[in-house]
Amino acid sequence: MTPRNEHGPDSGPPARRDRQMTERRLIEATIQLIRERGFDAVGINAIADTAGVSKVLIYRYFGDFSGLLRAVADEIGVLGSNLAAGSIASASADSTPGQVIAETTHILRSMVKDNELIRNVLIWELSQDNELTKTLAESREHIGLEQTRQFTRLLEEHRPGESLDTEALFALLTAGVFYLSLRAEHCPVFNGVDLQSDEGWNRIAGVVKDLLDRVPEPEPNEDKP
Amino acid sequence: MTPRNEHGPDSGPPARRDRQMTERRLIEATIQLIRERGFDAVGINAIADTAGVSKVLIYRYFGDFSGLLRAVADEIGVLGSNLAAGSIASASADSTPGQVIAETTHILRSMVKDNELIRNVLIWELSQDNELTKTLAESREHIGLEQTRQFTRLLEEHRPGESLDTEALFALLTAGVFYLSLRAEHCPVFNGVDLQSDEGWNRIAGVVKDLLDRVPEPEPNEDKP
DNA sequence: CCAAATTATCACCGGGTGGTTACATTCAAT
DNA sequence: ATTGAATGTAACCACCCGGTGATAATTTGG
Repeated sequence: MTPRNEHGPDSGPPARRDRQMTERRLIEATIQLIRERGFDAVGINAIADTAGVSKVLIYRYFGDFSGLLRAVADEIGVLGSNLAAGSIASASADSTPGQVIAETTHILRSMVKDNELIRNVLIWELSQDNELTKTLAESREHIGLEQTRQFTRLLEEHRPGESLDTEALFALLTAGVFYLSLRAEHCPVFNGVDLQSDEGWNRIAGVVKDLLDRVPEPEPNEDKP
Repeated sequence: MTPRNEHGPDSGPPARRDRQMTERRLIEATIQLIRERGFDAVGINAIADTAGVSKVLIYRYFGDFSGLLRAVADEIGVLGSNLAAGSIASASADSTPGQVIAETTHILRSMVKDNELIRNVLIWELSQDNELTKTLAESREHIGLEQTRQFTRLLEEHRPGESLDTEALFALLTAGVFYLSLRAEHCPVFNGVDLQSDEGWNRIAGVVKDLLDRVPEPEPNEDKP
C-alpha cells in the first residue's frame, strides 16, 4: 500500500505540491463534470473529488465557487471560439444564400449533437445566470454576430438590392436549432419532425433554404450542381 | 389557539381527513413550486411543506414521487391545451400567410413570457425526461400539430400550388421562439436582437413574414394596413 | 540543519435531501 | 361500543451540500 492516499476516482499522477497544476486540475475537473454529468452535478465536493484534491483548495485558489466558475468560463469560451472559427470557414463557397443557410443549419446541429459539453452549457444558460453563463453568453454573442455578418455580405453579393434582417434571421435560426437539438436528446419527434434522423434535419434545413431561395427577382437563374 | 397544528406556511383550511382534498393540495403545491421556484426546487419535502401536509402521504397516495409527477403532468397538460386552444382561434382571419405566421410568433412569445409555469416546464423538458416531461411532450406535440394543420390549410387557400414543409417550418419557428423567450429572462440580447423589447420581437416576426410573403407568383398583391 | 512559508488534507459544522418506520388520531361498519 | 381500516404525524436514517478551522506534509531560504 502506498503511503500517499489516492481517494480520487481518476486522479492520474498525484501532482505533488504544484499550485498551477492543481488549479488546472480543478478547472478541467469542472469541465469534465459539466460534460459528463450535467450542470446540477457541479458542486464543490464533486469537483474536488473528481480532481483528486481537497475542496479547501478551491477556496484558497479561486476565492469562492464563483471564482472557479469564472476561470472555467474563460476556458470554455476559447474552446467555443475555436470550434466556431472552424465551422464558419467551411461554409463560404459561392453557393445560393439558401444553400449556405441550409448548410449552416446542419453545421450548427452537428456542433450541438456531437458536443456534450455544449449541450449541457446551453441548458445551463437557460436555467440560471451565474459567472459562467454570463461570460459564455458574451462569447457566443460575438461568434454569432461574426457568422451573421459573413452571411450578410454573401447575401449582398447575390442580391444587391435585398434588404433582409439577417441578424433576426440568424437569431431565430440558431435558437431553433439549439432548442431542437437539445430536445432531440430526450424526445425524438417535435411537431412531426424526427429530430434524431438526418431526414428530419434535412426537412428543417430544407424549409429554410426554400424560403430563402425563392426571391421575386427577374432572374430565373437556378443552376443546381 | 386551535388544537390542530398548522405548521405549513400557507395551508388554508386544515382539511381534516379528506383524501381527495389532500391529493389536490399535493398536486397544486407541486404546480405552485414549479411555477414559483423552478424545477430544481421540486422535491418531496418542499412539496409536502408547501401543501401543509406530511410527506408520507405522497408515498401513500401516489406510490412514489413519479406517481405524483404523473398526476401533476395530467393537470398541466389540460391547462396547456386550454391555453393553446384560445390562442389558435384568434389567428385565422383571411390574412397573408406571412401575416398569420408573424402573429403566431407574437402569440407564442407572449404565451411563454407571461406564464412562469410554462417557462419552467420548457426548461425542465430540456434537461431531463421523467414522467412529467414525457406526458407534457405528448400534449405539446398534439397542440403544435393542430396549429400546423390549420396553417397548412390557410397556405393552401392562398397559394394552391405551393408545396412547403409546414411541419418543419413550425417546428423551427416554435423552437426558436421558445429558446429566445427562455433566454430573454437572463440575457437581454441574442445575436444583436433585443429580446426584452417589442421592437426586437417585431424584427423576429418580421423576418419570418418577409420570407413567407415574397413568393414568385404573378400576384404583386400587397395590401398593408 | 533548522525554521518559515507554502501547499494540501482531515474532521467537522449546520442544514437540506429522499425515503422509511413507528406511532397517533379519526371515522365507519358491525 | 368495539374493532379495524383509513388518515395523518413525528422521529429517524443515510447521504449530500457548501463552508471552515486545525493540522500535517513539503518546499524553500537562511
